[in-house]
Amino acid sequence: MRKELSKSYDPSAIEDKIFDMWLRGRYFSQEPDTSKKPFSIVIPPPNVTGQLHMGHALDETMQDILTRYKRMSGYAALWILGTDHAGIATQIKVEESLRVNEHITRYDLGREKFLERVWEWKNLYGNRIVSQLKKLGSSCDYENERFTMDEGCSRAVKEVFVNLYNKGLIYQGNRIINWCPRCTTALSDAEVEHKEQDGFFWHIKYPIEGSDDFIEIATTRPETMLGDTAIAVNPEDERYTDLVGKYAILPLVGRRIPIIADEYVDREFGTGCVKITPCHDPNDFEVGLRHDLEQILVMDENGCINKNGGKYEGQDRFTARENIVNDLKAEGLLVDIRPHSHNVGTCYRCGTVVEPMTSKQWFVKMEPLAKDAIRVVKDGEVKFVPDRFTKTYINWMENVHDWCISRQLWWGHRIPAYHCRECGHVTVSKTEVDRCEKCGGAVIQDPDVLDTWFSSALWPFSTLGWPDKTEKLDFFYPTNVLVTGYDIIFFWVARMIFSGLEHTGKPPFSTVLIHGLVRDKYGKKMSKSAGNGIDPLEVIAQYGADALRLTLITGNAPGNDLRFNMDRVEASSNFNNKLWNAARFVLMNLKVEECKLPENLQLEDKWILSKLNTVVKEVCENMDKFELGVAVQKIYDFTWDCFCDWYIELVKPRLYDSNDNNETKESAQYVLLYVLTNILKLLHPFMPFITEEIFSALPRDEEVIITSKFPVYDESLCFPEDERNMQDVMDAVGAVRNIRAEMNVAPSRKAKMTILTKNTAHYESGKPYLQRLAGASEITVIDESVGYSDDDAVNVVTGDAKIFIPLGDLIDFKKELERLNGEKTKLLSELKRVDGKLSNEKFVAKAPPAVVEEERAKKEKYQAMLDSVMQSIAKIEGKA
RNA sequence: GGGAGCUUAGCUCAGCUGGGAGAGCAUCUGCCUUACAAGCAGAGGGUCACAGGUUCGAGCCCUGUAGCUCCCACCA
Repeated sequence: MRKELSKSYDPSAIEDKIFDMWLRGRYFSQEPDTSKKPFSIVIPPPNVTGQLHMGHALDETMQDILTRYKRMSGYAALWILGTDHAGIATQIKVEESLRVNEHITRYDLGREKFLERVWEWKNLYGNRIVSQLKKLGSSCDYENERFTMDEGCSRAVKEVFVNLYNKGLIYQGNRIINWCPRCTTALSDAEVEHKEQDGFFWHIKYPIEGSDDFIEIATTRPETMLGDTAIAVNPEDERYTDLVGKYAILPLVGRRIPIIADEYVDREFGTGCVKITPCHDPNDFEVGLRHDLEQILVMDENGCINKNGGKYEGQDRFTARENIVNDLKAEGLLVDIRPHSHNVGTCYRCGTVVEPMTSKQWFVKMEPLAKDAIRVVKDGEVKFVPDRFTKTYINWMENVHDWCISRQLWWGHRIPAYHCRECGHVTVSKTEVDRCEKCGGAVIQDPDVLDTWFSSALWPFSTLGWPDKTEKLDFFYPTNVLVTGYDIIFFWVARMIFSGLEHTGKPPFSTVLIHGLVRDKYGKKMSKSAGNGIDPLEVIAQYGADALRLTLITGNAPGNDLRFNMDRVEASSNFNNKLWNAARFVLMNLKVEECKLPENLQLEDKWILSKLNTVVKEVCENMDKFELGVAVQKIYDFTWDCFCDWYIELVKPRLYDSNDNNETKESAQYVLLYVLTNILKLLHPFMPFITEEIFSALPRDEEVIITSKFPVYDESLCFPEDERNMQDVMDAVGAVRNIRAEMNVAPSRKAKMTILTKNTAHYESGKPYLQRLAGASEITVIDESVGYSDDDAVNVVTGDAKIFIPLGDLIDFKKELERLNGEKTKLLSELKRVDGKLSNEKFVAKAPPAVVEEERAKKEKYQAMLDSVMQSIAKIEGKA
């Protein structure tokens, strides 16, 4: 029983139903299947407490398109789904909820109880994002959903930590790190966002010991002076040579600090003298090591001055800054205040200004890992699309510092290191231990957790079962494509690459497909705080997931940012409607029960099949190049322009023939069904719902479109000659339409036409098109060799015909003259251009013969058209 | 300081290896033609940022300039 399509397309009525059907059919799950080639993608795991935003929508749509395309192309296609525990982000959320609802902090609950609460939170909200993915139509493997803190992933984390530790690639050290006083944790360099801020340069005089002189320094963070342990000048700087080796007295503190010489100091910048605060500046830290300077930490974990800051103890760093500046002023030591705009590091999660300070943390030694990670990209084992991101990646990797991986949080993978209470030895172990491996003393587990990105870095193999040697890992790893935004190349992509190489010996994927950011219609980044975000779920509710997906993919090249404008959703939605109605039309006229090609193909049949064939080829080529936007544009144009605007109109005379025995009536139905079916398949990866729905209403030999066979280019369906002939007829229709429109000839007013051509056959058979599409009444087709002329008719020359339209059928002679003169000007300039080329000896000699030949043909054509225009002008002028 | 990208129609953007400038939206004209007015037919609109160069031929390749974005970076 064939389904009927409702009069208008209502996505909300069908999308959930279809998604359920897919789930029930288990089309998304994919076990290893050695009869097929593997294709796998891991989803960039969304934050478990997050909500779907436009960035996700773009990212997931691209992955879904690739997955569906490969699934239809005969691959064992697996799109691995999962969520990320998102250490800081989630912990902040839960803490915030505790604060607002219960007025307590995590410390009130204690570690264990707090973690229980986070798990509760995770269980409550963890499914939200996954159900939102379903709304988009994402065909991931929902049956095997993973979580970065599930048992398997946790096992992988411990395995990796222990491996790296044993190889000496993870170490603990007291070094300068980025500290977020709001999140009270260390951050990696990647987690610090630098923002240009207006600040000041405070010029301060430090008295020189044993003299009345001063040495002047300039700083943007005066509060750090409490931790100064030296002043440095450049060794080449004659201005200060005398001072090197002497001591200065640190104002407000009274500490005696040496004046030293170090290459690091830039003579030209500021006063040429730098205060050295080893504990609160990465450069100063290095200088401090070189000169064996004392390290004085002056801030605590909340960004307040600690006991080393004397009378400023307990003051917030910015309050202390103010007070110190005032105190210096009072003592006459503040020489100058200059406005100065500089980059300030901020926490990527909460935006708080980050404090560089020394702290004992765990680090991953990057240099040995980076080497291979650079090599595989340089060698092309891992390709970035578009290619320009290769440079971004390599540049970062070549300059990467050691990765600070410990976080002073509770939510996350606890570091599997156990400190001995007796001898201080650190035991690192995959399994829990309670005794020191060295002295047998009692141990306590390191309180810190790992950076969230530490577990994300293992995602492509931890989700496939690693460290176990599973069948799944064996079949699907390495994965094929990783799709993500350029904003997390450093956080994630880079770390996955070196982790994959180090732990599995293989890069985790061969292609990194990069997309840009989704911006609002003014070009601003969509964000919650700016309130300019458009909720993808609302768009889906209003226009359907297919329209949203189409909007996100159309007209966007890989790596480029995308402006999201509701007008474009409207356009996508219109395309849905167009497709729906085309399908309705086909169904209304369909008597045949089978999707196959008929024997007796007419000119227009061959034309549309040949066009379709070309589109299939172009779509596959572009899909394989990850040019999804180009691919879908080709299908869109073919569907709307070729299929709807031409083919359907061309076959109407055949379909409406009252003689049911007419063979071409039936063959038209077959071709309509065949082309529509192929359009649906081509479109399915992009617009899965509407295509599945329409497909289910058609006579078909495959049950569902999601697992149907993707169209392939077929040499036997190439009809270049018929394509050209049909194009000629279409041009004739166009030319006549143009004249009629310009003349304001009422559509109801039909005109006689005489067509002079050497291809009488296809005009003879094309009569119905001209009648229907070009407003012709009677049509006479005459062979060119016979000849024809009519003084009472204008004529228009198209590709292979000269069409005469009686003057009497035109209304406005004056207008027609204007039009003809316009044509004349245009043709003359075209001819001039072509002549110029052809009379250029070098062009004729050096350009490829085909190009030259093309130009010659054009010249001939333009000349004929010009002659015709001139004749028509003469005739009309003769009449007037 | 280093690197990347962008500059094409009124707006938002495509334009793949160099061979007569495209789409969507907007505008104008005419159409309720029995799939679709969420539509059909037709039209207007561009020194492809600027200046050089390579080439028979440049939106595309090279050099430089300007404006706008973004990323990275330890000049306090």
